[in-house]
Amino acid sequence: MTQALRHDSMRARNLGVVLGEVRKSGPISRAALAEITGLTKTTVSKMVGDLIDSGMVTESGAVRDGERGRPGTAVELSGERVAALGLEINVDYLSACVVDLTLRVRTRCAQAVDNRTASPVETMSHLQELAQKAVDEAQAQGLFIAGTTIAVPGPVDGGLIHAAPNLGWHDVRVPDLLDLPAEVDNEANLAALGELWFGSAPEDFLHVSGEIGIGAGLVVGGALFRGARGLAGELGHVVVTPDGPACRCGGRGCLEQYAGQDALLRAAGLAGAPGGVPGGVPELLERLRAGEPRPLEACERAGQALGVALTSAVHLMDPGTIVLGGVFAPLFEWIAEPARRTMTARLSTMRHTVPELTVSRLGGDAATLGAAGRVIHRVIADPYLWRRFASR
Amino acid sequence: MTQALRHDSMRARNLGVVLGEVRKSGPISRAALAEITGLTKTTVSKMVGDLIDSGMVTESGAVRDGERGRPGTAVELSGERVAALGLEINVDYLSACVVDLTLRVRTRCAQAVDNRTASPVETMSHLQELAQKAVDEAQAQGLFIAGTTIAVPGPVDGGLIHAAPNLGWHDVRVPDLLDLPAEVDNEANLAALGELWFGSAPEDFLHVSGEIGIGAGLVVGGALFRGARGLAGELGHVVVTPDGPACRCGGRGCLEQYAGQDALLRAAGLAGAPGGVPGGVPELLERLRAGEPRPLEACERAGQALGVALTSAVHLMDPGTIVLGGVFAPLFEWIAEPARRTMTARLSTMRHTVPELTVSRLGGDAATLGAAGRVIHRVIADPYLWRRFASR
DNA sequence: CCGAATTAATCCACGTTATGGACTTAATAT
DNA sequence: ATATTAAGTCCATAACGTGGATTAATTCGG
Repeated sequence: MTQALRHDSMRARNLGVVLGEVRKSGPISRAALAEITGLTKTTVSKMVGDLIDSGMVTESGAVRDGERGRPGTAVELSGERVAALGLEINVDYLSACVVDLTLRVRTRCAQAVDNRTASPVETMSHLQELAQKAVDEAQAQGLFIAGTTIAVPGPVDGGLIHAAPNLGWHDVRVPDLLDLPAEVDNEANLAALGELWFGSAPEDFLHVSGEIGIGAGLVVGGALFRGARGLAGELGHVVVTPDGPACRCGGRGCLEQYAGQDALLRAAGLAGAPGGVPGGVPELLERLRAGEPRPLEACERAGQALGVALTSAVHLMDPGTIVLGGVFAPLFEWIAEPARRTMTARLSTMRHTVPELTVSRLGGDAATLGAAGRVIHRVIADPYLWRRFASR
Repeated sequence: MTQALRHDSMRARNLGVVLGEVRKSGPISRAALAEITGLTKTTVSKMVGDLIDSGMVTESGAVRDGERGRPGTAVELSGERVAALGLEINVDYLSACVVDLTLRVRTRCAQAVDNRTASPVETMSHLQELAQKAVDEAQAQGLFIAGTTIAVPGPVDGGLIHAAPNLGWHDVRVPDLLDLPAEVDNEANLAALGELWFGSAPEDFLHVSGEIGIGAGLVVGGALFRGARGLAGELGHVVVTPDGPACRCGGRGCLEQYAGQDALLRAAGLAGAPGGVPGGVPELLERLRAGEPRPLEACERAGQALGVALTSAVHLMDPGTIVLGGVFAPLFEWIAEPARRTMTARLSTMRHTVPELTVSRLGGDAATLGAAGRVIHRVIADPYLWRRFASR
């Protein structure tokens, strides 16, 4: 239910509105902010003053909006004080990054670890080291870490990972294993948000994360759609052929059995081992470029299967556009065309526009960036909460 | 973007919060309202006074919350003043209803019209008559009609019906053909909302409307999910078998080809004609009850296909529960079991709870009721807007 | 080169809204 | 009958945004 407002919550919201507008409209004068938000110049001035005091905003030169008259002093987000830590646990690596309020990446580090063989405790201890390194570097730059988010490959329910089949984790309460207050979210969700904030994607899109599994994150009106229990977006298990090959999810003919990384490599005649040998995808790319028929055929079929699953997804969720990320990003050239063809054949009669298929520009970094970005966006939405911590 | 708040909008929101709580928590004292909303008793008292003045709330007897002390005077929604008109255009009938602020149905009328053979203008002129009758009756009861919504079978984009294949309508701007300010929305969407508000469904569910076509409306946290362009929920065209029979949507093997009303009747050996002969479903019910093997087999197959499509829907949208409405309501007994079996087999490994399948308790009335309910819920969310019109 | 016009930002008195403690009212318990 | 408890109202106060006046910094026209 919507919460009742009091004077302080009104102020908090308005502060968020003003800061959000500063973020959106770049360097902008107080007068223009007043115009856009509908608040008076007086109110905006006071708020901008507070935001400057708390180190979230700085003045930067002058702007001339009209032709005549006194020019305004522009204000913009300051990246010098508030920052966020994004962490990612994936099947074969860990990564961390620190992002400032302007969404500039200030620190970034990664480490190859096989988390399938390591225990959750071991993995988390590696992650702790990586996080500490990133935090130290950030503090050396004078940054204050407002919060941390961890991306994990699997459905998350309030910090608890009930089952992450690709990691082999069961009932792990991730934040408890880290010496840092942190929140946890699904890798596919955060990758979608990463694409939204760092990849200049539109306001409405479906981001497809092709990894060992295939996940998807739907963004509508700039907000992530999570479903009733936060488990939405499991594109990998959408039914492509009801009596197709058995899937580890218990179903048959799921998309993952046609376009998942393992299935794709196997169909291409590479790496029969589950999980794929290291270098599987680079090898596949090489053979595709060399024009070998079997890999080409494998991509064609995977693309068609993806097209079928996306057709169902479009009918059900009506995304604006579709962004292919993860391993589908390097494979875009070979996968997108058959997928697009399949979708167009099946959708064009009912809709006058079939969602466009585009490539992710972030690839594998999307989730880590999204994790940090989520914290930043929360601070911007409610700067009142953070003003004490951020101020010098 | 979220809007900046001023004193008046703060008051408007709080008034809505209080009224919403009155709706939700039935007869309730001012003190309890203050407790729940977090506002002070003073503020709540003033607001309740305003709401009583505008005829939206009445005092009703006393309530004793604790054991000792002065009992509170209960306030609850008043159904005596504010009401809403819901209209529905469907393939073979028109209907109208007037609902008051307490969601009690005050007037209800319907008319059988074959809208496939009638032109949009003819249909709308019939609807105008029906609406006028309902409005007159409501005014005779002293009710004030706060607004009108029209339910139509087909995707709607801001009042414009681009193409409603089941009606044979193209580019019809529905509100322009009615002598009444009204909004238009998709029948499947409004049926889902009707189920939410009138059928005591939970806060999260997917409502499946089995008519000639199969639509679905997803409700998450009490709000309808519409997708980027408002076209979400086309369950009927989710792919069940990629190389199945051709569908009028241009695809192949869509759910509608297995579980749509026409396909179902045909498979049961009834009514080869598209659209079904009148009495098709009652006849089918009779034969099912008689235990005829071919209709039973048809329902079994339709249920399995529905289960496959719902499996994809659950993976993508993660609904809490699933409500079967429209023709699936009377057929529930024969369709639900195979659908449930199929879903459980495919979903239970990945999720520890498979969404429950339940019957709609409203059947065909859901959309008309939802149309009226939408207006009521808007008034309750923002009573400030309506206080002048409603007040004595 | 200087005054008029124009726009930005700040200042200050004011109106609106919610607050919180005091007070009144109405019930139960002792 | 008196104390206790809780509901509802009253009133002075605080928080916040408003809007007009003022000051500041430009450009334009003569």
